[in-house]
Amino acid sequence: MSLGKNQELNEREREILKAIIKSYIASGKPVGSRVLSKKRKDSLSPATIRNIMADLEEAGYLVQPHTSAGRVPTDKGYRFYVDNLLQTTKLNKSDQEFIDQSIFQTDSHDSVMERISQTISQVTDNIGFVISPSLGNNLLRHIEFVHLGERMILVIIVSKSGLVQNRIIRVEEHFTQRDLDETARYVNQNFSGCSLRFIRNDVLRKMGEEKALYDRLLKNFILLCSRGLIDEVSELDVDIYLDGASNLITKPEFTTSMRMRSLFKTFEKKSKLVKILNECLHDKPGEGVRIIIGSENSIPGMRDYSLISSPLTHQDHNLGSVGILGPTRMEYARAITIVDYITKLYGQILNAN
DNA sequence: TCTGTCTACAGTGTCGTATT
DNA sequence: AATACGACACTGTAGACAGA
Repeated sequence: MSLGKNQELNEREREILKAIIKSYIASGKPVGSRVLSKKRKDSLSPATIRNIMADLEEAGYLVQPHTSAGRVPTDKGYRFYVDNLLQTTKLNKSDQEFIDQSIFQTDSHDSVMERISQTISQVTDNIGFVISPSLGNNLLRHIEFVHLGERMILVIIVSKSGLVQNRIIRVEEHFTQRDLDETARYVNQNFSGCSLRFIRNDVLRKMGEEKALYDRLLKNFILLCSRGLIDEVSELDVDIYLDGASNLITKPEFTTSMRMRSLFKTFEKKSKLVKILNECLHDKPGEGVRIIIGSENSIPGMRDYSLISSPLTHQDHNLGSVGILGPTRMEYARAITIVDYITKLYGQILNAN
């Protein structure tokens, strides 16, 4: 056998491993030597293939669920496949059309994020997620308030990264458009480049320090903040958009209720999920698509899953992450292409604004 | 002689069906 | 519902053969 200390695989071993992984990804069933032999053009006998499979198993790339079963890839096998054997493909036309159609029909920031996670889950049949810094943490370039009528105000926030976000808030107090314009002007002059959360906290602190400096404009801003602009009770620094958890129910490897229970328990608390994703991802701008396979994940409840993610950036600002969460048996080439395409699409949407 | 590959065969686990 | 049974798929191993 060729598997020496450096664990390098020869051409034939690589071919067999690739064929096994492709077949397993397609069928979800352990792959036997006879099936593989029939599929091959060079007509290697099943016995020869079995010898190679035994070598690959010994080296940790494959595993046998039971004595008389075929082989299934291990996480190490998937990692080798992703790093060395995967051929990057172009996004197929129907996927591209579906994604374009789904994402470009929206305008507000929230709906784009929601639509991205929905689109990913629909097109890949896995869980799609988007993590973005919460509104309260965005660095402010410009803020505007528009009086919409009976106690409703439209808030337009332009963040430093160029992102435009609109949010309608309801207020108990009466504000005239003039009040709102003055407040916006005050905030823009004094707090440009700061996060909404910082501004709110800073203003509160100043108000507490010296009541004499209590300013009507500051009071207005605090009132506006408390009406839904910043989620005060949230422990989270990010907003998370997630869609498609139910897709996993149909996957054969998740038919055992224990695995499903473990997954949904993880999803129960969004804050826990964000912590997990943050720990797993550590996305950095310019890093490109990142893949974490099964046991490479440090969280025990996530070791049956793979994560494919990419940082969302605009003008060197990190705006969060987008990605796919699914079983380790995943169409990696397609998933990577889709995440990459959506990341670029997101950049186009920001540039268009 | 050594290595790689082949055929043949016995052993094992799974799955569907019949029986109790 | 539990058990028994046969068909099937898959494995590992022994021994034969060909080529370097």
